[in-house]
Amino acid sequence: MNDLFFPKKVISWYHQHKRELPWRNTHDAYKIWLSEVILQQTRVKQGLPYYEQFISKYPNIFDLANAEEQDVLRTWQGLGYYSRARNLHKCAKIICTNYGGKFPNTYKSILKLPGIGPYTAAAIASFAFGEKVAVVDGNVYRVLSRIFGIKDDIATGPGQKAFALKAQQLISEDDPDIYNQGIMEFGAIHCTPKQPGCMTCIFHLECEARRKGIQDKLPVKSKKLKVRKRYFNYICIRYNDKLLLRQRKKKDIWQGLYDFYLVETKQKVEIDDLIATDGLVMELVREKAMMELSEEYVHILSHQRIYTRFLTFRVNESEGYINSSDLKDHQFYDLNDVIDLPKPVLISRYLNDTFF
DNA sequence: AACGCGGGGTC
DNA sequence: GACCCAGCGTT
Repeated sequence: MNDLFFPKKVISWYHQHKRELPWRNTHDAYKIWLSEVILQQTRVKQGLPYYEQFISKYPNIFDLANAEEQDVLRTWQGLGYYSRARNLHKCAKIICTNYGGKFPNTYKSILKLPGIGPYTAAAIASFAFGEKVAVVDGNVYRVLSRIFGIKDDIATGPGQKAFALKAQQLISEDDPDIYNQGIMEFGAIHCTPKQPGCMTCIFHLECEARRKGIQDKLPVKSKKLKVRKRYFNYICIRYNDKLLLRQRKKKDIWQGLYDFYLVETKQKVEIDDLIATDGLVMELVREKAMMELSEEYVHILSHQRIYTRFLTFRVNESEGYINSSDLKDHQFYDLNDVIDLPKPVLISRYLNDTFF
């Protein structure tokens, strides 16, 4: 593949095949930034409604900065990787406080902001400010590795560096932004992971991977993630129309989101074992609080598989529980208010099945 | 360099 | 089940 023709062909393809997306055809750094953070490790189809919601609730960066983090997390609910939402909010505050609400306008300065790494900084710098800096995302790895037959391992630092170098070498002199959009769109729509459209591909003749028939071997990615199994026993305490919840603060999944009192065990346990293991459960049973046991919910994350039971107890008073040491950071919330709290999808599923 | 971090979709 | 998605921050 001749490096000179590559960006021209990409741009030409892009003009013919691009999707109309709400964050395109704008140079508004706020909208571009928001869309890029939402789309980190997220497909366009999944991110699109969230983008609309955010723009509608927070039309500009000051609205976002002035919002409560909890509301930002609630708007983000269901999108996953919640540190993105926390950093989004943090970043908005920094830009409003330190930059007067105006986005910094160079790759180097953008890269310093929280939640913005090499990919997002390059995307914002090129799309919003026309800087000639190449984006390297999953699409770019795939497209470049196949067309140019690059076999460096994208899971390693040196491998990523090699791709970044090649991408920067290829970027269009005149239209770096359109080229960046184009190569990603090409990867997303045409040069897909499974069953790429080689028969109708504009690089049919040049593509190294197609010539050798190794499309499904590229890009090379060595690491395989291991899935951890976890066993959650949620204790849902109900007092009239109130439920007892707490905000997750530890360094674990779902930081900042709300869930119930949790007893995590090494393996599946029977109720009797749970009573013996946990003081609060023992207490609740001893007080003959009414108990309901849910079916098992299996919640699948990319890196965890969580087997979950919910035990609901109806109690006759609240003071004793709020003051108990086990429930220090827990609080009763009216069912109507529970809706407004940011919650993991697992918790939302259970609530919808049981109370709503 | 290796790991942790969600949820949805595809094959 | 395995893999991927407009990756980033921490250790």
